[in-house]
Amino acid sequence: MSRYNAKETEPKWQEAWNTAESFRAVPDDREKYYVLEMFPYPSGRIHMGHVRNYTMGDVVARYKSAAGFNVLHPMGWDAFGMPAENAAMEKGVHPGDWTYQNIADMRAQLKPMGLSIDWTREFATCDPEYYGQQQALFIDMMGKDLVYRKNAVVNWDPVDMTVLANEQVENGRGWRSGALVERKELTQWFFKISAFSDDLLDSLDNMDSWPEKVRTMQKNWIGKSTGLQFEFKTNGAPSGFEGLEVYTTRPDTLFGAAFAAISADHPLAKQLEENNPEIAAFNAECRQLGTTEEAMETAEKKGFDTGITVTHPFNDAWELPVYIANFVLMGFGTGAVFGCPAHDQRDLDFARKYDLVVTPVVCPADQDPDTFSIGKKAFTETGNLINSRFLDGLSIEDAKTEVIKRIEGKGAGAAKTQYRLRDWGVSRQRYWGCPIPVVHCEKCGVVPEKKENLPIELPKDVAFDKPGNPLDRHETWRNCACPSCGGDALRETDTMDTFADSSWYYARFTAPKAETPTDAKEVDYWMNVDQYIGGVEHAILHLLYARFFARAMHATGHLPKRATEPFNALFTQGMVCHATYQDPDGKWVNPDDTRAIEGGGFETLDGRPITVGKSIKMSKSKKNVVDPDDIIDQYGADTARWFVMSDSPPERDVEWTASGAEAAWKHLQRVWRLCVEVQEMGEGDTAQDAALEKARHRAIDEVTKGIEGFAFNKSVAALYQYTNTVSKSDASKAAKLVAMQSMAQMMQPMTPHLAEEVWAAMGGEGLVTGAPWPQVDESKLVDDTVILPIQVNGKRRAEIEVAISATKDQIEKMALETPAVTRILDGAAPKKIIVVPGRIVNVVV
RNA sequence: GCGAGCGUGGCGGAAUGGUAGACGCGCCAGACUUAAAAUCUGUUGUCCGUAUGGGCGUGGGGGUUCAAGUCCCCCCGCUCGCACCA
Repeated sequence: MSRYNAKETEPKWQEAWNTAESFRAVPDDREKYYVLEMFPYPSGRIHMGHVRNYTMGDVVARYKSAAGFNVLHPMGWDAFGMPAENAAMEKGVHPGDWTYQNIADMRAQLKPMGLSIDWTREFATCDPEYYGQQQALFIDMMGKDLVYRKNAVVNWDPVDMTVLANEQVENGRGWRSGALVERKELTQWFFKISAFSDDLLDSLDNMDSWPEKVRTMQKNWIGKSTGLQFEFKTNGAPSGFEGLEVYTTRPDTLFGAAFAAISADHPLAKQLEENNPEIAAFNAECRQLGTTEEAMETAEKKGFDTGITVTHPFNDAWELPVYIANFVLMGFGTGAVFGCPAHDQRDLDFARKYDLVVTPVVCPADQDPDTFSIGKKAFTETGNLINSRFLDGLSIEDAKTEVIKRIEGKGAGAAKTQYRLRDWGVSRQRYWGCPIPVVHCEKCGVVPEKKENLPIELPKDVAFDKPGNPLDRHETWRNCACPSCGGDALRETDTMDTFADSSWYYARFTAPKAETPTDAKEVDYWMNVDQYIGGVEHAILHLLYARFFARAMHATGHLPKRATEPFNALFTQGMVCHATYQDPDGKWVNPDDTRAIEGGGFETLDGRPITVGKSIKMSKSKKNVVDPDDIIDQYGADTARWFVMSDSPPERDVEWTASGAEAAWKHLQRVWRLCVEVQEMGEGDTAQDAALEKARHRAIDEVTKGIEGFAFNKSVAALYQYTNTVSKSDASKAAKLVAMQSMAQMMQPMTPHLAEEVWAAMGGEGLVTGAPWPQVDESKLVDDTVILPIQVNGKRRAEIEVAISATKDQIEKMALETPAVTRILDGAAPKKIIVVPGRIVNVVV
């Protein structure tokens, strides 16, 4: 009997799909379905994470296509970024050559996977045709005030020599380089993401098909808070600081105020340090702090009494001391607060240290206002106001309203909504990115390029022998004509953050060759992305930026209103993990350089024992990497695809094991053997046909539900079971042919090559790719009889087989006649009998 | 500290409040074989029992219910995200 030979079979069917243009997406009158996996960075090699990600998308795409949808399933490359420049510096290759070579390499690794991708739509973000349109978008966004330029303190990464967005700083370090980020003042380009703060926040509530986790993370990131901003009158402050603006979300606690505090970066603090070395030293200490997690956890609340005081807004005789405090951040609110120790833990810690008065102003319902006092824990829950003059007795909410009303009445301040979300700084002082399409003219100022001059292409002839941005040094590129007056001008040399590139590629896929960023007709047909799939690591950065861009593209007329939320459903898949291996010297060992020892365990190829560590995400540094190329070469793409869909639920991490891959391969072989057996069998007996037909419908039902519910592991389990059933069935050849045709159809999304081979062998017409999804006959899912478990007091004691049509009374009678039940009852009457038809019987004694 | 999620055999994991452990891996036994591989068949939560059978079992403790892995309360542990956000 011939073995299934994936190596020969897989390219054959890929060629057939190619010839048939099976995956070419063209608008027609069918309902469309747009499946997108987060496109890869062209590092040069695909890894198992890609295999899992793209297989999931492919299963959905192939299934939806079979289910009758017009499917769009494109692929491209997120191709700008630092690694290309690093390669240029290290190896002397041009970033463009390096990138396009990597793309070619990765495409060559991806294609053997047999993904149902419309490759005619492929593009890389570093193609001038793409980034030229991005420049057009930028110019349109300038026209709508969604881009602006300002002098700002920015996060400067001294290793990558570029600016980073807030989102790209993790624990005070650059997200790529890991270098400690410095603060630097530069003139920068910003996208006005804050213009949509509320919309970005509010619409999260309606995005039911996004993981709760991601929505929560975005909510926290946007960080909306409502409160009161008002001005204290100062006493003894330098001129120009007669007032001190503070922001609070708890205006109700104003009568519990014990002090005011400002950030070390507050203008007043900076002013004071000019003439006071002590303050200067304290401020310097504060600025150093707060970069790492541990530092913040352990950092003591510290303050410096400036000697200045502020007057309480509701009592001219009440003065509060003004401290510079290390826990007040310049980046939030006004960089100044009033401290209410009784109802804020930080303020309480601070007050205890500096021996400030702690007056409770909110009293819980179960406490006596006269004796209620605060110990080591601030009281942050609800209650009613005390010790607060005109607020006494009010609820927190009513007190807030009242304070805001009175402050507004005095003209001292107003209710205000604050966001944690900042505008997106997009200037990068790098070469390998999309050039910002503006020109600096002495006469006309900052002028956008004319659209007919787009794309502003990156110059090819650049050198990376010196640090910094080569565009700055490229005289002929820099010097240009002003688009407005035609005079001598200089080109902007900043390029855009590469996150901009990935913020609209999903829209570009709908018309990748259009002369404008999008084509109205195409974008109207294909948008939105119905199912987006990618890693949860993009929960904030990429997904928030993409949501912003969609809104900006709507504002500039490039996307319909409905596409402002571009991803209807988001699925975040787990990582691919592998056990880690260490040799006796503690060095990491690649799984390929080990072999299994009889009786368990592993050793190195030269016989030294291996310590097996826990399973973690595949990474080069831990050497626990399995190369998809090797797996495809050894077992074929279907095995790799089948394995990553088995066992683990898609949202969870999956552990790659050699035995698991082996098992996947064995199963595919078994399906093929079964197929050959059916081919070679005689006509057979039709007595068992009905049973097989039932099993077939049950399998269709389960596999379909598994795919629809993103539980591919359950679909796989159902297919295992179905294979067993078909294999053991004594049905006729005709019935088995039908059974195996359905097998091919159901396996097609996961293992398309084998499915084609089985389909062809079983006499299927044309390609199974594109064949309609098998339909479930609901009537075949129910049996004539059903096995009912009989419980006594909730414990299973027996089971009976009853007709599906049996009445409750009949079932009750049968249950009571069961030997196990009569034995336990011992002549007594049951207290109660619960019959759940088709499910269970419970006898209560 | 805040938020989210998770905790089920040796392992990955199933289970609309209704027979816990589907399916796979592994282990064990058997068939085929000179032998091995491959393949096929069967067993496999745990304890008592030759067995019919019974006890105990979903991190721990309470509760709701005829019935709880599932719902509610408290606790423990792990993972992820955010974090001095006023």
